[in-house]
Amino acid sequence: MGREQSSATPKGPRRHTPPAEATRNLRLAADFHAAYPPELTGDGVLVPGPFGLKLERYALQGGRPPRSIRSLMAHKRTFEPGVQVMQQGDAGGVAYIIEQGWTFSSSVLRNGSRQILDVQVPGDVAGLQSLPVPTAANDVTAITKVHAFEIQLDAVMDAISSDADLAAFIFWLAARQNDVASVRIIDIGRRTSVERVAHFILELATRLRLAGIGTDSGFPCPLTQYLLGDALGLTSVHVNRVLRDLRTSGLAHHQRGWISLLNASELSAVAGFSSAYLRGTGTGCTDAM
Amino acid sequence: MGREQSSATPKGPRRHTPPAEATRNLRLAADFHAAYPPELTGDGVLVPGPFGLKLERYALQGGRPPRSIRSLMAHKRTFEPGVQVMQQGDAGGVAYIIEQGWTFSSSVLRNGSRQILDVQVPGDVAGLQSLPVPTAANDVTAITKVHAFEIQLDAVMDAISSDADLAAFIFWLAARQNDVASVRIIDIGRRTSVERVAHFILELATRLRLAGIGTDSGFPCPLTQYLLGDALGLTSVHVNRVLRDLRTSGLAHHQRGWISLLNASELSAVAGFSSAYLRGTGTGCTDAM
DNA sequence: CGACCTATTGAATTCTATCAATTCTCGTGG
DNA sequence: CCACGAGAATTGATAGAATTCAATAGGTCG
Repeated sequence: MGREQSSATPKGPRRHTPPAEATRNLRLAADFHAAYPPELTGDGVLVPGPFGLKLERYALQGGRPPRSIRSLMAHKRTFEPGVQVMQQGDAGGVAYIIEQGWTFSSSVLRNGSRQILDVQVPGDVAGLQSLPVPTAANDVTAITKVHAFEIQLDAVMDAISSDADLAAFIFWLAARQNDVASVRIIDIGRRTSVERVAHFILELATRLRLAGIGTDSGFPCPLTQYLLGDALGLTSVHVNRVLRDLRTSGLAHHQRGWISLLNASELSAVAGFSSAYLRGTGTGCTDAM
Repeated sequence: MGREQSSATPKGPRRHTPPAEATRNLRLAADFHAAYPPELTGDGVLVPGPFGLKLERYALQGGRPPRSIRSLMAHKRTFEPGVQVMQQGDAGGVAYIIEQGWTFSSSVLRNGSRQILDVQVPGDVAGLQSLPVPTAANDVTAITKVHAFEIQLDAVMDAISSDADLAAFIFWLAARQNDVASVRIIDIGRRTSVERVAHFILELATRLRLAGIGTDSGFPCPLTQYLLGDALGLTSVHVNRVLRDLRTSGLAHHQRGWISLLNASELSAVAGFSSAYLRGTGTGCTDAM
């Protein structure tokens, strides 16, 4: 019966038609980011804050930190929760270094379903792939209140022409981002829903730790079950199911904008998680063989 | 019943356990690429062949073609079908500009299932995200016999230091690749199997046309149904069904390494396909709203 | 009067249940 | 490697109740 349905001309949206979800209001506390300290400046680093930590990590891995990066971080902007930072089709040539708060990049399909491509946490760059093109490739939306540095393509090109280290760093950033996208493809393509959610939780935990946020036992997470579903190619209902399973089996707990890692090692085992791909240092973008 | 099964500690691989698929031999003709002409050099461009066409397109979109690119394309290599060009965990710092033939990048999970992250056709760069890191992030395998230029990180860094245009071009390449990855995430996350296959076929058709390969009515495609499944997060069995549906509804036909576009406009409608994301020029990475 | 705490209320989110169907698994043959 | 069929199961669609949250109004105490 089901086979017959998979005709080449689907009679109607058989899969995912949540037109309301895509436009649902985000009602998260405007000062969500108050949950963690804004300034985590290392000593003697080029840039303060979570992006500075990323730069530091890059340097520790043998990259030469670009001296001109500071000059790019001049124009600070703030976005309220739910605001479209960037929209598909907008003029490109812009990106944002997230300093505080969370954003996500996404695309909406004809039938109204939405796919979240990536989530940006402090220290991440939103819209990096829209920087070198005339029109933005996808939407970027603020989940919480967001503080970010606006980066203009012109300025980047100017800086690159006299600072090859900056070019190398941006290339590294883009490659890291591609690793994250690769893992998302693997998640959605070849992992069960439980593995997928578990893996995503651990990815977030690791990325936030690298930004100086959260502890071994948990981290702040403003993602609703709707957003989690849209990020993982699941429905919010199924995310709810999976989250309940993780909770009852004592692995993780999602509650009021906070994810508790109750049993991180078991969770990693379930997810087949290895943090290597996030550090840009290890054995690849999936679990070790 | 199904609900109870989705426990946090799956009793066994409930989904996708094709250990044989990952290591299945590729039996494609070694001279597959003979199907299309090797040399498609434009006049007066910096570089001959499909990669030159990509460079040309970059220039047409306002990018300044890097003069130093030619010096990077010195070391030509050949790979036989099925050969691992690059393996997860290998030393990084290398990438390949594909001149002839097809490759794919992939990752293998614990349970033996494999996810293909992207397919590289002539003019594409394989392993770009492994170039700026010490260890390769994923596997790259030759599908057909492949001729490629081996690019070393050292040479790239040297060239960048005196040619900012090259840095900008590489950044553009990485961003384009990210767009393709984004579309794959959308495919697998939010499209039905039919939409997914149809979209992938059209993506391949467009990418190949941009490389000077194929016509409006079809293109060479050495991907087996196993490979298609691994690329699209489906099983080969299901790909077979979908392909049959597309065939019987007169939209596309896959046969002996060749895909015929029987009704491209209807196929595009089914897939919700827009080629904008591949040209780096348009309105984004999904269908227009 | 102002600061602070306590109901109230409406909306957004979470949670649960039931049914449907897309997709997977297994098996067999070409 | 392709093709096809039968049965199983993960996941989606839909609907409704329970819960949490944010904002507001009202009341108490200093």
